[in-house]
Amino acid sequence: MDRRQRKSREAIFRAFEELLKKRDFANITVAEIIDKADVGRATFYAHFETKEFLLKELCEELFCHIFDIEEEDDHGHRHIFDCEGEDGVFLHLFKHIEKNDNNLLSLLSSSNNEIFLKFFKDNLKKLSQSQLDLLKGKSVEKLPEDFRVNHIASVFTEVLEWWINTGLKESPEEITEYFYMAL
Amino acid sequence: MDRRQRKSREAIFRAFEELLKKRDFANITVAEIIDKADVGRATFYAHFETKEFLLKELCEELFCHIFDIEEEDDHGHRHIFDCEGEDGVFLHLFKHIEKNDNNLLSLLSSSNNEIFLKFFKDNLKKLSQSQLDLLKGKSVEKLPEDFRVNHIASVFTEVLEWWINTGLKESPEEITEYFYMAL
DNA sequence: TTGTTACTGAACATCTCGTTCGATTATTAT
DNA sequence: ATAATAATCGAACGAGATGTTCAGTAACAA
Repeated sequence: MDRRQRKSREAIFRAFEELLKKRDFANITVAEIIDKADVGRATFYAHFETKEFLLKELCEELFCHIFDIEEEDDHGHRHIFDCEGEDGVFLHLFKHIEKNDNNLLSLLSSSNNEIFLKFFKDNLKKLSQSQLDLLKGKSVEKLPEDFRVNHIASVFTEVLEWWINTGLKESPEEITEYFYMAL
Repeated sequence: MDRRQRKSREAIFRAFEELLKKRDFANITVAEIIDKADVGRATFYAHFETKEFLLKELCEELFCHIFDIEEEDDHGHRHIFDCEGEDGVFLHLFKHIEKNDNNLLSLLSSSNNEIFLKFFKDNLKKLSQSQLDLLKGKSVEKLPEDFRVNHIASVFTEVLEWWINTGLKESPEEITEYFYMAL
């Protein structure tokens, strides 16, 4: 990809993120984005069909980094699903978020949190599939599998939202414990 | 209130509801609403500041009916909180929804379901406060009260969403049981 | 260097919004 | 019934945002 393309694309993404932290998506105009990104109007539309597509691509970029690849270095990829630590995947997620990796915390704390929480939850469902063991011994264990998968993703999202809204008062370890207790 | 006012207001509400069943809120224009409602543009703006306020008022009307008053007749009001039946309030809600009272099921099934689910959840929190006993004996019982209140409302909303998305295959009694098991 | 590709910046037609105003119609009070 | 009041109509308007176009300029890759 042409360096110019990369730079424009990144500039638009970063400008858009900054705006999303402070303003409602619905009220953000293309004019503001290109102004902050310092690119021409035609350039914006050369990269993204509309504001909505830009949002979609931003989300994909964001959650691709969070969910698909934990860390990327010369030695290869470590997939989050392979998380070998005794801690489990969910603690890992809470930690990532607390550190504001990829600006995720900022976005989840903004007035646009619903948009990102929804995207988050959708991505979590794939992960939840592999974590059904967490429901062993709970009454919900008897319910249909798609219900259980949805349940894990929902409770995680709900706990995450509560954690953020109440000001991240608990440590990642504590909030993970809350999550397990709420399941 | 002037009969003309009532008629215009109702016409706008009903037209808006019909549109909300089929189209995304963001894409619905004022022109379409007044066209379907058959009222003048100026009339619309005499009643509602913007499309967003119309939505807000529609939601309030909707959930006022659902949550505040169960049935309204000459003999007085029965408040949903006073629901004395052995069944409990939540079964009651599921039944209401299944019957599509106040068009709620249609709206919760549309592409705008997020909007209404959010509003639903917010209203549920007030109700959940009085239903904390449901968590007796569960591990979540030890967690902070605002967490528990939020938990009940969240799980209900999540189960409701799942129920609707999977085509209302369970009876209200069954889905209530699911809800209790998921708590 | 040369050909290609991307960006610029301004102009544009189009759409939607929210407001205004004079004329008309329905409601209410006398 | 009549007069005063209030709501609606319909058309028009300016403002602001959208997405497109195009000729000129700059960056890239061969």
